[in-house]
Amino acid sequence: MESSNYRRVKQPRISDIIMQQLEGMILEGTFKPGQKLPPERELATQFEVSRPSLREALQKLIARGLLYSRHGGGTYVSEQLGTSFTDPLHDLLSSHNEFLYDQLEFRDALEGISAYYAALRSTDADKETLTKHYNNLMGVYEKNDPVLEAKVDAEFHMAIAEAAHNVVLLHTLRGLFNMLEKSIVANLKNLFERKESRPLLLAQHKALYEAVMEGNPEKARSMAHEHLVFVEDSLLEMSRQETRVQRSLRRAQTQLI
Amino acid sequence: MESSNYRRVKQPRISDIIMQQLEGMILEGTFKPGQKLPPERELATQFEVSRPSLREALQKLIARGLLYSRHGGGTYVSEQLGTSFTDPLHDLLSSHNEFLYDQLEFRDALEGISAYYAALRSTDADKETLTKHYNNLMGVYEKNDPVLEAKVDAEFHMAIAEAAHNVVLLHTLRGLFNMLEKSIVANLKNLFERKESRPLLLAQHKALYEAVMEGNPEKARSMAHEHLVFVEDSLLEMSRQETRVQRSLRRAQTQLI
DNA sequence: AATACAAAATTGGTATTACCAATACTAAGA
DNA sequence: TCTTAGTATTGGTAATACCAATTTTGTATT
Repeated sequence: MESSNYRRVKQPRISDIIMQQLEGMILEGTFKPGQKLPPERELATQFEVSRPSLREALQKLIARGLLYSRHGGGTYVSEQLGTSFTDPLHDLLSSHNEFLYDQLEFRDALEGISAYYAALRSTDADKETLTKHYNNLMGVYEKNDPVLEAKVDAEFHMAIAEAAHNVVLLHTLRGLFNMLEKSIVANLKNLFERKESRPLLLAQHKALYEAVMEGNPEKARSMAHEHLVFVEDSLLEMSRQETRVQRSLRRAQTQLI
Repeated sequence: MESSNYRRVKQPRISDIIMQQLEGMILEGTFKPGQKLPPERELATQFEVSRPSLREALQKLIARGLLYSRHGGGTYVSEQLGTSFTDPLHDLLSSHNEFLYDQLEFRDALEGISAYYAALRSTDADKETLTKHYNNLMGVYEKNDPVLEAKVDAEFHMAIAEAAHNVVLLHTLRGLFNMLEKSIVANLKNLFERKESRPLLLAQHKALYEAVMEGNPEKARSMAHEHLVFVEDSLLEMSRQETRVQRSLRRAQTQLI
């Protein structure tokens, strides 16, 4: 009776509240892109609402492209939740390799910031998951599986980004990774990872990891920078060689015609 | 491999079909802006679907801003149609003011990088347009037009971003500005720009401008940082006051009941 | 032991029904 | 005529059942 006085102004729809909560969880990383959500019935009981109301919230998010669902399969968070996927420039950039250097430079800057704040703000839980990903990465170095290695490598860097506790930074970096994944870099990286440079990479990752763990922001930033500069240089060098190969191939082909 | 899935039957959700039908009727003029729609129960029988399904469709349209509803009053067609352009992530972040600080912090970092590279790489043409925008800004300081001032201010910062010659950075910063424009900051900024802090802002802009013009990247970065820290602090302080005001208003209202 | 196929469990999609809550409307009383 | 109480309308929420697509599991056959 008295508690009803609490908020007479405007009672929002419960489906909108749920939607906002889910939005927040997605932004914070509780539900990551590509991840499967709990079944509707479970979510409904978890939020203490009816399934129709929960569904209204889900449908809104689906309509806005944040989620998608397969009939008997489950509901998932959209994979490409990077920077605004409806944005034409985004597609453009990932298909135009002439902006590759811009992407790498930008990633360098962002990872520096990311490492800096991660060293400054990471909680014990953050450090735990970071350690997990780090050990994961060290483990894969033994095996000769470049694809898996690239995946684990990316996860390690994203774990640092999560520990930085800035959702805008996190999502931008995630989008950048997706962009880079689509470009030729992905292929080059696979070749590159197996070279004699691997001990160097290992040392760089180690230094970055330790700087974050011991909470040294300046060191973390410079370690990230050092690592990225090395990666960029190597990739760009390979890219140049690649274009050289393609050019010679083109020459050969034109002669065939 | 993914695209082949698209050709499968995959019968669409009934709520999506209804949504499209309603959308069409609105566009076609069967339901005009401001007009009241038939009650949900009636619409449901008319479309020969259940009310939950009909509601899912309505909620999606409400979420997209085409409709709005009053609890016992009915559902109406939105008066101002024509935008319909929605950028998921941006809407998301700009509607969640709890991530405002993340946005500002991120902008701080990006503008620092932007100023750094602008000082390093700006061509004569860049410097010319930058000077134009700078003079523009100085000119508007005289008049008391906060809206125009905010516009010119943003253009000045974007000119620096363009001079940095990194399209990814440029694009991200542009998106960030759009995001911030939508949030409460926009209103606060208008108030804020007319205060006694204006001489300080003027000096900061001047320092930033000069650092870029004389090609001093480190100084440019720190000037940008100094400026942004000041802006952030002021805005957040005003934001806190704003919430304080809202809180007291809520208290006053609850006592009225 | 491995594969293939069918049954069962899981999970999203739809429908029915009932009830609550806020608004609009109507009629009775001052 | 104005106010007010009551009623009807209408959107919001809930509970439940059943259908349909997918995934998992188990069994049988090779």
